[in-house]
Order: sequence, then structure tokens, then C-alpha cells
Amino acid sequence: MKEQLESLLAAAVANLQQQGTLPAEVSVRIQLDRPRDKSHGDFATNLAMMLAKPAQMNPRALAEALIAAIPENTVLAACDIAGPGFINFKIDQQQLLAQLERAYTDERLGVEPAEQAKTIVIDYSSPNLAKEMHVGHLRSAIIGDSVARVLEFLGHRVIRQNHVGDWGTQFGMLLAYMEELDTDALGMELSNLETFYKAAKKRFDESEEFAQRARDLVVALQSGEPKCRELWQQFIDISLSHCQDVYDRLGVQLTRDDVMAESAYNDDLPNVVEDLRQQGLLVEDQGAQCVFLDEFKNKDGESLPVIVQKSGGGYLYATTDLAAIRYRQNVLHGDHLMYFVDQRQGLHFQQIFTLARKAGFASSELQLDHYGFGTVMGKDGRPYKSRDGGVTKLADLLDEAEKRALALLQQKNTSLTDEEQAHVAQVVGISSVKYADLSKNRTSDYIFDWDTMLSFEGNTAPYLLYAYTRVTSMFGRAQVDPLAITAPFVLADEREINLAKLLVQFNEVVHSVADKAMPHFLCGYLYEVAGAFSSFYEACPILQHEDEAVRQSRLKLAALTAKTLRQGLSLLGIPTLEKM
RNA sequence: GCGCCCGUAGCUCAGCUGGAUAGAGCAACGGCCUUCUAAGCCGUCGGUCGCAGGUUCGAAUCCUGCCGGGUGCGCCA
Repeated sequence: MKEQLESLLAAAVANLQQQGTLPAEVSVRIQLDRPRDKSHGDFATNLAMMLAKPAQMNPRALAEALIAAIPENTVLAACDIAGPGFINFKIDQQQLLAQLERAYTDERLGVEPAEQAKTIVIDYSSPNLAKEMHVGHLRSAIIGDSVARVLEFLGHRVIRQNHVGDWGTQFGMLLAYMEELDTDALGMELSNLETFYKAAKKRFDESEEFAQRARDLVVALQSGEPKCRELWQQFIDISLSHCQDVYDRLGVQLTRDDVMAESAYNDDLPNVVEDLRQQGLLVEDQGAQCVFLDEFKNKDGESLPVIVQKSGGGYLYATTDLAAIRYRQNVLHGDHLMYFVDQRQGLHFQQIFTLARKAGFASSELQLDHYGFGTVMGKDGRPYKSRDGGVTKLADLLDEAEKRALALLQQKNTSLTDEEQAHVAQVVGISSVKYADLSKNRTSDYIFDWDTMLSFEGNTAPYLLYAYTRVTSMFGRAQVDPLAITAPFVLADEREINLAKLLVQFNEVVHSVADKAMPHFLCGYLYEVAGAFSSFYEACPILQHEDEAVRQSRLKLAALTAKTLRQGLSLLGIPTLEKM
């Protein structure tokens, strides 16, 4: 609907240029807003004010000319000039009804596929396998997963890449500790990687002999010593299965098939360095192989180096990331590489991207984007910590979410069986954590607060899930198939119209999430839909309404609401509940 | 020192490419259940958009400076 209007306006501008009312050389961006104030119509544009100067006309006169120049159409019911030169538009109700009907019938709810389907490689989650996943890994997994779902829904070919860290120096320490334990104890110890890591670290710090063994093992590992590789593989397998548990609980669509570990690029790292050398980009500095990029300066105004090989010969994560870019472009044939990684690595990615282009690892057509995100904070405004001051394991965090949700449920009077209650608690708990994260602007830090996220009031998962169950339970009661209503939509009450207008915006919102990689747009939208439905539901009798046509139309509106909420939540990676 | 991000109601957050009277939720206060789930709805109260300039018909939004906070800056990832 918005697009149609935009093209009408573009046509109007072109007409005026042809007439000579507007200078032909002005290029304009058609700006079209949805005014907050409903008295300003469904859409508004300030084109007349923007073009008043080049046209040398007063804005209101130009607005009149613009309106006159809009081609014949069936979209607009009214165009009014307001204030200093705003043009307010009212959409024809037949258009609204037609769009509603389409959304109701269409499996995709009227969401247009992307104009051009691309191959998009998304790097997300990517934890270090030396430890268990903790709060710091939450955002990448949740946000990346949602964006992946949205892009897939729009018809892109999405390739997920879990770039897990399995190759750092800290593995020497872990392997040395594994060696020391006998087989029985080992299984036990590895069930909690957090304590295992701490124990290994303690040994490393306390015993020089152990530390030396750890260093030797790094060398052995990197030279492919079989015994060592076997031990390492055992550790990696266990760590990955810990991750998989977390993904499964979170409903994050990552599997072993998506794992492309750092170590997978090992063989290619010497090639990366060699290629850089042949292109004359490499400079040896203090024994290390570096590329100095003029685009980045240090405190003394000197170019900042990207170190690709340590003075000892070892490779760094910059080298691996370069190899990964090449792989994603040449082997996976990605058109767009997306990285959902902590904001703090912003500089690193800028350097890597710049270097990749310079070295020709990334063609000029390849789109490279780092989508950073803020930190999860505690209520004290400091980075989120557990009670003992350590990092909180993600598994423990999810346990607590489910426990708290169950406790809340038990306070309410529900008709749920114990089994149902457990299921609801699980969904509500996990969804609350995810939604709290997704609903905030990706780029800013946010405060992790159990009470707020589990609240049934406000922009929360419980509120949306509850709104959904209100709709579905009505269909259960009415014994009506929500997808098989053939009666037409008839809209009269302002709350019906308000809800309807919101529902047809789904297409627009989904596309904006994809464009900006900002799932919080979708959250805000779903919250508005749920709110509009609740108001409608409160004020407009449905099942009890005496007029069959109104009853059918309202049921259909409710059905489309449910469909939109379910699809929207699904794009966020959140399931729905039939009752709660 | 330099780079990036941030500063909006008591609290948690929106505010898209500069637009009309800066919006939600919580908290506080007041209404609404003999009627489809009250885990809900309706309303009231609450703002020097960090500060100061600038750009312009118009600035929370763009530019400059300052204050305050976060984060990063050569061999960890």
C-alpha cells in the first residue's frame, strides 16, 4: 500500500517536471510517513515543503499542484493540504479490505518475497568452545537466528555459519588437564566445562611443569599429533553437545551441520599469508607479519597493523577471518556476508573487511556487514554477572527462567494440568528471555530484569503469548475453523479499522527488519497488533453479536490477528501456546 | 591521545530518511467483571530530549564544541 502510494507520488513529481512546474534536474526522494495523529490521515508527505524552494513556489500552492498531478487511481480516497504544506492522504477502504482479504488467504500473509533473492551467509552464535556458553553469547544467537528466519522467509538462500572457537592456545591447558585425569573422572569433570576450565587454569597458574606441558600440547595439537588430536576431538565433541543443548532449548536453528570451526581453516592460513605477501601487502614488524592499513590510525597517527602471523609463526583470528571470507565468497557463493558479533569487535571487522577488499579476497560486489550489539547489563547497570560475581552459564540462566515462569503460573488460577503447566512454563520462560533481548534496539546495551521480562504487562513475550491464546480459545469455543471463513470483511467500529490497518502493515515491517537487521521493529509491531486486538476484543462482541455478517467478519479479523501473531513470533524464533 | 557507541518521564524502553501537540509499558492515582480468558481494557498524572552554539520554513534526529558514561586501539579470540 505504501509502495503504491510512493509510486503515485513519484509519477506526480515527474508530471510536474514535464510541465516545467518543477525543474527537471531536481532529484527527489519520495518521503512518505505514517502520521502519529490519526486526524492527519493514513499517510502524509512533506514533499511540497521540500520542493518549495527549487520550484520557487509557496508550499501550499505546490501541494495543490502535486495533488492535481497524481495519476488516476483506486488507492486514494482523499488528499488534503494541512498546515504549512503537508499533504494528508486517506486510503480507500476497498483497498484496505482487499489487502486484508489477501493477507487472510495468503500463506505468506501478503508478505512479498525479496525483489532479488541472494545467498546470504550469516555468522552468528560462534562461541568459544573452551568454556560453556554464558550470557555474553545470548544476543548473537538470538538476534542472528531471528534475522536468519526473516531473510529465509523473504526467499533468500540463507547459509548459517557457526564459527566456533576450537583452536586457541587455551586448548593446550585443557588437554593437559584431560591427560591428568583418568577416564572415569574425565567424563564427570567434562559435564561442567565451566569448572573444568577453572580447574585447568588453576593448575596452569600453580604448576610450571603443567604450564610447560600445556604449551607443548598446543604445538603437538597444531602439528597434528594423533593422540593429541584424539583428546582434543573428545573435548570439542563434548563442548559442542553442550552448545547444541542450549540451541535446542532456545529454539535457535543451529545444528552440527552449521558448525564451521576455526580449525577448519587451518590448512588455508599459510595461503592467506602467502597471498598477502605476493601482493606486496605484507610487512614484517618486530618479527610479526603485518598489513598496515592507512584507513586506520593509532594514537600517534600511524597506520594500524593487522597482524596475520605472530613472530613465533602462529596465526591469529584475523587470519582465520580472512580465510573465512574467502571461503564464504568462493565456496559458499555468498552475495552478502553478515556477522552478528559483539559491538566491541567493530574495529576488528572494519579492518578485516578493508583488508579483504584490498587483497581481493572479497570482490567489490560482495556485501560485508558487521551487525554489532550492545551488552547485557544487570540491574546495577554493570555487565550482567551471577550472584558470586562470575559469568552466568546460559544453561543456568535458562533453568532460572523456566523456574520463575513456573512459579508465576502457580500463583495464578489455571485449569492446566501439571504437564501442561510445565510446558507453558518452559515456553513462557525461554520466550521471555528471547523476547526481552529481541525487543530492544540491537545496538544499545540493555538491562536484564527478570520481573520486567516475565511480566504480563507491556511489551513482553507473556503479553503476546496471552493475546494469542485469547484468540485461539475463542475459535475452540466457537467450533469454527479460523482459516475457512468465507464471509467478507466488513469494518465499522474504529477499533476494527485500527486493527485492520495495522494487520496490513505486516509486509512492510518484515521487510524493514530484513533491511536493518533489527528484530525490535517486529516486536514493536506485534505488540501494537496485540494491543489493538485486546482493545477490539474488549469493545466489540464477536460470538455474541446478533448480526451474522458482523460476527463472521470479526471472527475473520481475529483469525488474521492470530495468524499474524503466530507468523511474527515464529520469525522471532518464538513458538505460540494454545492455552495458558 | 585517537576511533566507535550512548545520554529521551522516577524506572525500563521506542522515536524510521529532519516534520505537525516527543510516544509506550512499569510505578502512582481513578474507573470497568451476571456477558467471548480481568494474565485484560479505559482514563489521569508525569519531559529544559545531557549542556551550549550552528544549519533551516522546521531539530530528540544533521554539524561543531563541551560535560557525563561505555567500549576498543601489535603479536588473546
